[in-house]
Amino acid sequence: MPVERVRRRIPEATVARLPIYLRILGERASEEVECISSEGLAELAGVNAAKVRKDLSYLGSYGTRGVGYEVAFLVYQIRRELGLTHDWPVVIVGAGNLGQALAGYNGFGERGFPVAGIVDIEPAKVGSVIGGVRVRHIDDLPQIVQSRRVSIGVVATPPTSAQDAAERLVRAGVTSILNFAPVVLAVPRGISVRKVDLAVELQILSYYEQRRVGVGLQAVGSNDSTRGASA
Amino acid sequence: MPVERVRRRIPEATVARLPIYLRILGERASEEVECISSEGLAELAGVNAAKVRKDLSYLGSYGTRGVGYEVAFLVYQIRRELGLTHDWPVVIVGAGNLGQALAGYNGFGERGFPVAGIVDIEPAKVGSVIGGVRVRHIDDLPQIVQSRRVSIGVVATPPTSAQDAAERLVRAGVTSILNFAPVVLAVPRGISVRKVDLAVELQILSYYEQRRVGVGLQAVGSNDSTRGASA
DNA sequence: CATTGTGAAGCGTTTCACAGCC
DNA sequence: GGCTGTGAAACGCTTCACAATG
Repeated sequence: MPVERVRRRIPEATVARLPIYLRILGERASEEVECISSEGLAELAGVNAAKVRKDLSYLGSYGTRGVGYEVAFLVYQIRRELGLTHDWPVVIVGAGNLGQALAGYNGFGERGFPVAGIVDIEPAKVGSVIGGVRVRHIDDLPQIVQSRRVSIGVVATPPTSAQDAAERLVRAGVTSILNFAPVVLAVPRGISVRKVDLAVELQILSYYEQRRVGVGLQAVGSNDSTRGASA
Repeated sequence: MPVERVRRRIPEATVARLPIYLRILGERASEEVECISSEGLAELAGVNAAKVRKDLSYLGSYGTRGVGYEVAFLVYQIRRELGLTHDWPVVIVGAGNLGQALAGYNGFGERGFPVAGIVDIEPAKVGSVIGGVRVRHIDDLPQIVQSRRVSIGVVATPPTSAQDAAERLVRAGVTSILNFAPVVLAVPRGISVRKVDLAVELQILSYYEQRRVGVGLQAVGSNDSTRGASA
């Protein structure tokens, strides 16, 4: 009889780093590297080795003491933990500048997030083809979400339409949203939202840039990916 | 004689939220609202009121007990703290899909980050005009950075060129980088880097999406902007 | 008397340091 | 001997709770 799989709770901070490790491990794997130490992975990920070990320990004890981690196996485990064993089709709302760039960005599909559809409220935008996907009207959203079993939506509308876009996505059955509009979305409990706000990122840089005058600082914010060397 | 301004150290987490408050306050101001309570601001920002108060307290004691905060004054203080009293011209490296979308995105300039230039290594891309800016060759980077006093660079290249782009930016004199390439950049100490990685965001959503099966969860990751109501 | 400003408690994350193991 | 896995300490952020106050 199969052992009951106990779903470990993984800290948010760790969840946010697993994709980084995964990408690096994938690169290593394609260079035929079979084994990697926490130190090696940490170096490439721009974090410290203890953090890597603690992060990976939440997945289970998959390393070998005195040796390191088997790359291929770790890739498999991280993918499984992140739910990347199957594709997650996404639907993009907003076929403006950004929506088009996102739809045309192959990295999406390559990483397991094929664009199932892109919609816009503007009839003039409907019909054109971007990255192999035809722009459809936003009223078709429920149909796209249901037929393609989409659970992740991307909001790439102007700020004034973002809340409406989010509500339409939720009504259509989407349960996770990636929001590019500079707006705080109000969504029902149980819906996951992550946001990417370019202006916010620049303003954070501005803060550290401003402080720079006088004495240099070393690193910058949560988002940290700073590291010595180079240039 | 002027009092020596003591530069308070503001926690990173707070710095990351100030831009959100700023945007909301700006919206309120344009709706002629003159005063706002921590509760009101918290509601709109999707955080709790104690957090707003603590965040704002790092700027100084600018509220009025029993009343709230004067919107215009708070806008001024946050802008000053974030170094947004003047523009920060940015230079974009990479005139592909994303670079073009960024250059064509007016929100940049509107928020005080005018695009001083966009460069590409590909001679074929040089010369075309995007968002009113002509694409120039990457060799012109030092000249653009110096003449326009650029201190923030945006990396919008394919992953394989991102490290090179970062090094060129640093050599040209840029001290802050916003990185859109799915790569951990190695930069010298003292250079600020923030990254925006779409695939990572989607993979994080995938994790919570996967866990959803069975029992619903409420919120999602660091990036939190989840809130009750609507739909 | 509503609302700010803030010590102090609570909590999640990072880092240390070393026992455990190959 | 080298590297993992992990308790425990250190740290930073969030939240509480209430005194201070216009």
